[in-house]
Amino acid sequence: MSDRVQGGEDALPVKRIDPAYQQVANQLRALIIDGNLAPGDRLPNEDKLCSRFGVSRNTVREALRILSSDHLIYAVRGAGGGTFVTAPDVLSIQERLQTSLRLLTGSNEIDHDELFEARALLEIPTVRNAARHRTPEDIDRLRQLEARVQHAGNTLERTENSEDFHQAIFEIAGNRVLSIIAPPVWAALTLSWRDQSSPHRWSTIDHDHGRILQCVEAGDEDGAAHAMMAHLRDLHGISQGGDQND
Amino acid sequence: MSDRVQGGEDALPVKRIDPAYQQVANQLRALIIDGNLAPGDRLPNEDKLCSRFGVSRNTVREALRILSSDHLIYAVRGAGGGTFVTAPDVLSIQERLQTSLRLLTGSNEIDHDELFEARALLEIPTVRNAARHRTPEDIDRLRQLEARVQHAGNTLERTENSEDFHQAIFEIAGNRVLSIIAPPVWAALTLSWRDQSSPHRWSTIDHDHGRILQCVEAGDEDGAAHAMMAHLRDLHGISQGGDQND
DNA sequence: CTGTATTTGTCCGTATGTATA
DNA sequence: ATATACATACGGACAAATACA
Repeated sequence: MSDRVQGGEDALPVKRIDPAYQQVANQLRALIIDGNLAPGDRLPNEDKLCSRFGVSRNTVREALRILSSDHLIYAVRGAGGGTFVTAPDVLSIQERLQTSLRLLTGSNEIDHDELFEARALLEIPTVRNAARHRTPEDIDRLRQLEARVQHAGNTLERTENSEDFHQAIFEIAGNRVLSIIAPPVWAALTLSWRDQSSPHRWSTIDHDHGRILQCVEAGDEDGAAHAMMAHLRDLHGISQGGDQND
Repeated sequence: MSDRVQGGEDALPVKRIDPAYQQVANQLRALIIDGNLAPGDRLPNEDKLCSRFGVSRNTVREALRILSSDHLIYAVRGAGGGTFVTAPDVLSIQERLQTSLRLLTGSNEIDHDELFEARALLEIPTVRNAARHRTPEDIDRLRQLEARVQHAGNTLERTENSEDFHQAIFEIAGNRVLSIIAPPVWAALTLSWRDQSSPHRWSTIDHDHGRILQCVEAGDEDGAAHAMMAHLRDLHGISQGGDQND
């Protein structure tokens, strides 16, 4: 997918030569993604990979580093150890997306407004679904998280707990794709907003959380949506969200 | 973020020892993400990194492979070459997100309905914004893309051109965050839907595209939203989208 | 055009740490 | 406790690519 030929004027239909370690990594990656190697499967040990591919141990190891950095494999030392295919895990996916968005904001390829709009777009329909799907247990959980935000000692804790509150709403809404995508957007947003320098007025935020919880508990979709929109504006210092359809 | 201590029962506050190559990679990664090393900057050559970190060249190289797999650096051989910090590029970010979502669908951690809902959530407000922001040039572009879909020779080409049509709508709407996130969701969706086996009825799709274009040109947000919703249902074989608020 | 210096790419051999049997 | 299997780490060497005088 990434190795399409550059469409220049006199582009010959050839691919640029990849280093050996890259080719080894590509082949193994394809095996994993296509399912020929399933999660938990063990790869041949490094010596065998050397002879199979006809490269040195060093080259094989560099290829394995690429795959382990992609969280496709992990290594276990010792007898009976080896290199295994990992089950895909959500946390590492989020971390990588977060890193990417962070770099894009750093180089001004995406800006604050786009991130805010994206967050609102993800979070407002989600809180509607949460208001529709909530169970009494869900409400209990939200109440506990709300309390933890209020009783947190310092700003860092409050921020983390607040993110847990929002994450819980995603989980209640029940869409795991959105649950995965949203937190990296938040993280990039808080980064792009450090020049704002407005110290959080936590009383406002606590009030917002309370109102959101109230609407979700009551099953009031419209109310929850408005409460969430107001909360996001409070969080990110937007006075008028001109483009938002709430 | 990933190196929090596991909260077991008798967990001592210690971190598991990372391999040397991992520590080197972590340090260099932090330097890049925090901006101490900006895109285009050149890292010290491998020998210098060896002496700085006090490890062998092999270890340094494995660390560099990790970072290059994250698309944070790239290597150039020869005199005046070296290892450089890359400018973040959107395509590689999308590819990685796509791989992740693909693996998650493959292991049934996310399902078709969640992907469909996510796509609708991203694409319906987007087409509204496109209907609001469109210029005459935008309409020309959409018309050309629509024609390319219709005149494509085979299914593969039609599919690719159709994705270009949708991508153009995102670009007209003007939110680059959403433009980045949406295509990987599409890709995972088409994968999770291969059992559907319904050969695309392209006439329906052409008709949908035409209606969307018409509404966007007229600036009819509601019409565009409904047309998009109907189109997505046609594409992914959903008869009743119970949870969607269109 | 030719050599020379610089830098990554590749390979080999060996030693060490770690976990299983 | 000993042997075995495996990843990890080291050091040295040469090859290949590129820039520059």
